Amino acid sequence: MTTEETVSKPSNFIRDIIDEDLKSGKYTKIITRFPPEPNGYLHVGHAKSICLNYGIARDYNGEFHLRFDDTNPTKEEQEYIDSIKEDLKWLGCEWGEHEYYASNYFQQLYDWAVLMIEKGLAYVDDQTADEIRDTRGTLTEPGKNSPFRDRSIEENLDLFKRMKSGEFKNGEKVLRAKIDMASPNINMRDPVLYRILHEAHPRTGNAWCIYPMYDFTHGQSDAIEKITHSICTLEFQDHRPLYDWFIKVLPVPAEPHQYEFARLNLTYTVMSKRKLLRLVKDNKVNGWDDPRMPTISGMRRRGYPPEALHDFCERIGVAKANSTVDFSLLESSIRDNLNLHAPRFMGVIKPIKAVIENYPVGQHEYFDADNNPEDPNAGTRKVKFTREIYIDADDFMENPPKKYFRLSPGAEVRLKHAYYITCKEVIKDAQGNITELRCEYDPQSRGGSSPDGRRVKGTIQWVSAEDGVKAEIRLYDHLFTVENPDKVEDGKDFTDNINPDSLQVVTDAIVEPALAELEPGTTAQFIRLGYFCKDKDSKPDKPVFNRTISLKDGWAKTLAKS
RNA sequence: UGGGGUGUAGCCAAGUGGUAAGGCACCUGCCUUUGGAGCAGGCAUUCCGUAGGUUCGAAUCCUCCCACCCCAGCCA
Repeated sequence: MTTEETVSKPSNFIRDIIDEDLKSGKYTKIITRFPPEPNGYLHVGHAKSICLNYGIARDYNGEFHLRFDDTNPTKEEQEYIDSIKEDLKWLGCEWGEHEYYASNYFQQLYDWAVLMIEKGLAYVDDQTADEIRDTRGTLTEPGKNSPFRDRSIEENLDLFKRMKSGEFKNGEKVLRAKIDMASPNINMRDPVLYRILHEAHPRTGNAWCIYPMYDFTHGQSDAIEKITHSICTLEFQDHRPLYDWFIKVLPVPAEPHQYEFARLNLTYTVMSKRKLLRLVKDNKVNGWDDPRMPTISGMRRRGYPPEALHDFCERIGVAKANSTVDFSLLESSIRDNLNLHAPRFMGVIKPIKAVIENYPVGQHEYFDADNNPEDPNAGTRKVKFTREIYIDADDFMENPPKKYFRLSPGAEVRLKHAYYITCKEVIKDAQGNITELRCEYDPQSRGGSSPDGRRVKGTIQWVSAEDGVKAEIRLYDHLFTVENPDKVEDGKDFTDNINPDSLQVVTDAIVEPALAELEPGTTAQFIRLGYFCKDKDSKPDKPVFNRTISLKDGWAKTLAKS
C-alpha cells in the first residue's frame, strides 16, 4: 500500500499562468512585488496580497520587491512607510535589498514624459479640473478633445519644463497622454500623466512640484524592476490597456504583465483604508493598532500569530469572483494555530472565593501542570494550591439546569490539576450576592482522580488566593453588529453599525503569577476561557491581557438549543 | 442605451469534455483532568445563475437571457 504524501501547495489561476510562462520559456525567473501606497496602515486584505506575491516569489525561487507607490505627497507620510515595513517583517516577509520607491524613478519617469511629448503622444492641457471632467464624456458618450490637444511639440516641451520648474500654481496645467477621447474605456480618454503639486514629499522633499499619476508610474516602475507578474486587484482591470500602452510606447527595459484578483472582504468589518482612517480619526477605536481593527498591527496586538494569517490566506484562495469571507474562517485559523502553540495557564475573569474547609489553614502544596497538552515538549510548571482559591463565577450555579456539570450546592467538581471538591455552603451578602463558597476536598483525589474511580465530569480552573495576581482583561467582540457594515439605509453610514459592546474591560480578574512574567505580545491560553495576549499597556504589578479569541463553547451551544 | 469582469452548498473554493475536491459553518456519535482539542460519520436526490444547442457523454464547448461587481479623481 502506498500513501501519497501530497503537501498541499496553494494553487490558483495566477500560479497556473506562472507555470505556463515558465514552461514556455517566457521567463526563467519570477519577480513579484508588493506595492503599497504609504497613506495608511496595512490590513488583512493587504496580507492576502502579500502572501500571494511573497509566496510566489518564495515558492518559485524568485525575487520579491517591496515598492512604495509614493506618488501623492498630499496623502503620504513617513509614519505609514515605517508601519508598513514593520508589518511586513512581522508577517515574515524578507525583501532584503529590494526596497524600492516609485519616487526613486521620478527622474526617469520625467524623461519618459518628455519623450512622450517628443513623439507627439502627450500634451500640456490648460483646462481646469472641472473642464477636464466635463469634457471626458460619460459611460455611454465619448469625450471631447481639449482645445489644447494640438499644441506644437515645442510648446508642449516648453510648458512641461516650466511646470517642472514651478512656474505654475497647483491645478493650472496638467500633462495628458494623447490617446483617444472616444475610447469606450474611460481610462484611455487622454489620461492625466502629471499634475502640479507644490507639496513636500516624504522622500524627495521639495525636489519636485510635479508628480506622476498612478497609471504613468506603476507599469513603468514594474518594468524598471523587471517585475514579471504585476498582481493587483480587480478594480485595475480597466487600467490594463493603459498599462500595456505605456509599456509598448516607451523604451522600457522589460515587458511586465498585470494580473488581477479579487480583494478580500470579511464579515463584520470594513476593509478600506479610507474607512479605517475615519475610525481612527473619529476616535471610534483607539488607533490603527486597536485590537478590534482588521489592520495587521491591530491583529498583532490582538494576539493573532502571523502563521495563522498565512494559513488563513491560503485557505481563502485566490480567484476573480467578488466574495466576502466568513469571519469564522479567520477565527478557525487563529484557533488551530494557537491550540497547537499557546502555553496554557489558569485565570478567572469573574472571581468568587472558595474556601476548602477541610484543607488545613496555612498549608499549601504545588501541582505539576502541563503547559500544553498538545505539545509534550512544552513541559510543566508548578501551580500553588491553598485553602482559599478563586474560581470563576460562571462555573458555579446555585440552581443549575440539567446536565450542568460544574459546581453547584452538593455537587462535586474537579479542580484542574488538583483535587475534587464539593460545594457545601453558599455565603451571600445582605443584597443576596454570592460572596463566598464553602467547600470540602477529597484528599484521595490528589492529582485529579480518585482510587474508587468515580467519575467527575466537570473540570474547572482556579487560582490560589495567596499568589493569584490581579489583572486587567479586555474582552473584544466584532467592531460591527452586522455582517455587512456598509449596507445601510439612506442617511446612515457604516459607523451607525458600530458595536457599542465591542470592548469590555474587566479590571479585577485574577490570574496565575506566571502570567505576570510573560513578555508583552505573547499569546497564552487561559484554560477553558480562550486565548489572551499580554498587552503593551501592562505594568509589573498590573498585567493587561487582550482576549484574542474565546475557546469554542459547546455548553453555550447546547444551552442555546434547549 | 458604453467598456471591463464574475456567477459551483449558508461562506470561501477546486474543477479546463468522462460522470461535482477540500476548508469554514452546521448536524450525529465517540472520546476527554480544558463542555477546548481529537476521532468517526453526515452535509450540491445527474437542477454547477437561467433557457436552449453540440456530443455517446457538458459545470466544462456554442447561443440567448438574467443577476451582481468595477469604471466618468489633477486618488491609488
